[in-house]
This record gives sequence, C-alpha cells and structure tokens, in this order.
Amino acid sequence: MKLSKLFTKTIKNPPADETAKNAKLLIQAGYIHKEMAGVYAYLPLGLRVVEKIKNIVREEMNAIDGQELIMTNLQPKDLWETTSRWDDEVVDVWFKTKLKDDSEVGLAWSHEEPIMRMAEKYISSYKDLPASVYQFQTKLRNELRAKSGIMRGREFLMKDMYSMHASAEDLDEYYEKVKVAYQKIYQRLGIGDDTYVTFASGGAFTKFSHEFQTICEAGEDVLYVNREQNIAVNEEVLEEAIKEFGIKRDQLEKVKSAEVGNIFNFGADKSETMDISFTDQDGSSKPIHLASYGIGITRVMGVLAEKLADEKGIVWPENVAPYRVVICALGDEPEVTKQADELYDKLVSSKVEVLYDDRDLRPGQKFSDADLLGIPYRLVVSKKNLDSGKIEIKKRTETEPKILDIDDILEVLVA
RNA sequence: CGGGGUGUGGCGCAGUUGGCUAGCGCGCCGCGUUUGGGACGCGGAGGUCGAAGGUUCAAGUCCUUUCACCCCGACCA
Repeated sequence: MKLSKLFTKTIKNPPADETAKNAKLLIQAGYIHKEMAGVYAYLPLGLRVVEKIKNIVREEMNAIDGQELIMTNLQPKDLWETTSRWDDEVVDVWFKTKLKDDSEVGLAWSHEEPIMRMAEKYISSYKDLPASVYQFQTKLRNELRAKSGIMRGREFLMKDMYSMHASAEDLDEYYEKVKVAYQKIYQRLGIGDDTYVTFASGGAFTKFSHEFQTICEAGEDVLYVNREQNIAVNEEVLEEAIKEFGIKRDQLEKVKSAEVGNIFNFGADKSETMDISFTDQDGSSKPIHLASYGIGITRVMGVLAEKLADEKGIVWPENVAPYRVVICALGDEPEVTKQADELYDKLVSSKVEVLYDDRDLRPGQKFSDADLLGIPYRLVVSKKNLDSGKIEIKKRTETEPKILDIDDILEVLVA
C-alpha cells in the first residue's frame, strides 16, 4: 500500500474530545473514527488489525474443534422471555426496537439464549455432544456511559464461543482446554506475560467465573496478583477467594487491569430454564451443560494500543500490526525513488505486508508517522545509502538502525 | 442516572467589562525553492461561533431551553 493512496491520514494534534490514550492514538494515526460516544468505525488500517486479531483467535478456536458460525443481531422478544431476561429491570443494556408490525425485537447484547435455541434444534442425542461453536459478532450494549475509547463502547466486536456437553465432567475438561487456548491467544497477541486467569464473580449461575485480565493502567478492574505463583484475584471477590482457596493476602500485589476475556460455566441451569434437553445413552432425558467463552476483539485492540505505546505512538506486536514494514523514501531524487519503488515491488512480490511512504514530505514527518502508526519495521531509502546498494532497517522498538543488503532484509521480513 | 467540565473552518486553539469586515497555528489548493526527525516564500479556498428562543441600537460574548462530547461516581454475562 502506498501511503499517498491511503484513504486516511495522520493528524498532528490528537483529538480534544478523547482522553483515553488508545482512542487518541488510534484516531490520530487513522485507525478508527469516532461516530459518537462509544461508537467507532474501523478504517482500512484499523480493520487490518482487527482481522489479524480475529485470525489468531480463529486459529486457536478451530484448534480445539470450535466451529465458526454467525448469529443474528436482531433477536426476538419471546426467546429472551424464556429466561426472563427481556425485562429492562433485569438486563439494563438492551437496545430495543420494533418491526413494522409493531412486534418488539432486541439488538444483540449477548447470544446465549439464541445459541440454546439452536441447540434445541440440532442437539437431540448424546451422540451430538459435545459441540462447540463460535462467532465474531458485533455486540450492542446501551451503556449508560461509554468510556475509555474502544475499551468500553456501545458497539463492539466480540468473539463468543459456546460449548455444549452431556455431563459436567465433560464440560470441565473442555473448559480447561479453552483456558489453555486463551493463554496461547494472549501470548500470540504479545500480552501473554501480563495476562492472568483470575477468579471473578460468577453472576447468577456460578460462584466464580474466570476472567482473563491484562495488567494495564487504563483498565477498569483492580487485581491482586502473585506473579511467581501465577495467581490473580479480582478485587470484587478478594475476600471470598482468600477464604475459599487459602490465599495469603500479603503475598498479593495490587495492580490495575483490563478484562480481555471472560469464560463462564453455566452448568445445566440454562438448559433447564429453557427446557432444552437431549436423550442420553440410557434413554433418559437430560439437560445440556453449557459454557460460554468471550474475547472482546476490539477491546483487546484498545488494550494493545494503550499498553504497548510509547511517547512517539503506537507499538504494535508483529502479529497484529496492519503492515509488517514501512518504507520511507527520503527526497525526490530519481535514483532514490527508483530504488524505493524496486524495494517496494520486491517486498510485495515476496508477500511481505508493506506500506510505502511515497509522499512528498520531509524526513521528519515520515519518521514521525512511521512511529505513530506503530509499524514494526522501518526501511529508509535515501541518497545517503544509495551508492552502497544497502538499505537501512530499524525496528520500532529499537533506536539504532542497521544497514543491510536487500537479501538480508528480505530474510528478516519474510520470516 | 447523580456530580463536574467543554462546544468558535477538517484538527488544535485565541477572542478583554457585549461594539465595527470573527482571528492564529496545523492541514487543504496553486506556483517556486527545499529534503536524515513535523522547512520556507508568494498567492488562494474554507466558519450562519453546537442548536432554538430571548434581552439589546448592537450578541461568539448576557439570559432561558436544548443537543453533543469528556471526566468522576453508580452500572458492567
């Protein structure tokens, strides 16, 4: 992609109507556009990041036999009445609207009830279990107050997976597999070392749920962690957890964190409430055991932007960066342009995702933008290095560039 | 939803106790000179000052209502 052709451009001043670092940076660099409070558009660069994150999640879900599907954003009232969750008193984040015939529909804030209705249709025998399905879907939640940029919006992209099992034991076994898969995901996203499985409140169905919390100053949660023992407890259940698990409080460090994933074991409750069952081996009718597993895709993107940024801008992990490398061509001498063009063509044909800053700008502006955008590698083509035939390469996370042959650069970038 | 703050070209801002054609920086368009960390000259375009109503000879500035955005709290499967 040539920067001169990119739909977006960077802006020199961050927007005044944002305080959250993630939103300031992402807007300034042209990754997202704020449509209204808590509602953001994902621009060409931003969409590439979203897709990178989705693909990592997708690979790990597929690896544990998750099957991708996509549910609907419009949801019928009667479905949610089966669990008494249509009522605004019970669920206060509903967006609701009406069809032309005046019947009410809800806009998806969760897909737990819809997945169970589908289970009713496709799960009738123990032979149909276990089953695990997931989707990437836009969730709409009428939050009283949106905040923290894309970390807590009214419209956001979420991966939600649901697993259904014939027994509690089978569910537990799968639940542990998902935990491991999640840890792999956060590792690949570059925040593995600061992400903890934590005990959190379990809501209506279970005493504790498990949250995946990433240490992050901008987060909304407070965590008590023991890094050596890899224990983390959400503040909201600290006292209970200490009692229940015999954790020593003075060995816990208090940190701020952001929830990047949440998994729930519903047990058989949902199935019983909705009166959905399957026929077991012995011919008896039994409820389906259900668990749900969520990852806020756009929230994770916000956490990455927020947590890994430095004073110059975003610093994307290599696995999620919209492009792997940016070429800065300095000056407009024909030889420089020629070498930069050739380098660009070579990288493109080697399947390296490359941004080419071919704009007629001064070096400082190109460097600043390369930093702001957070592209992992920067190549500089200028008359300075022209004669040697070598190219300058610098990582976003380092300050000193290296001068390498084109072949060596390709080796670094294609890897 | 309670409390606090802010709305002036695309972005960031200034605008005295109401007073004349509403300014500045960036960005944008044209021409030229520039090119290793956000250059410069010359010439341009772009704003019913969030909206509605009111006070006044006169409103960006005062009053009322309203909308939007941000922060704190509450809330958060």
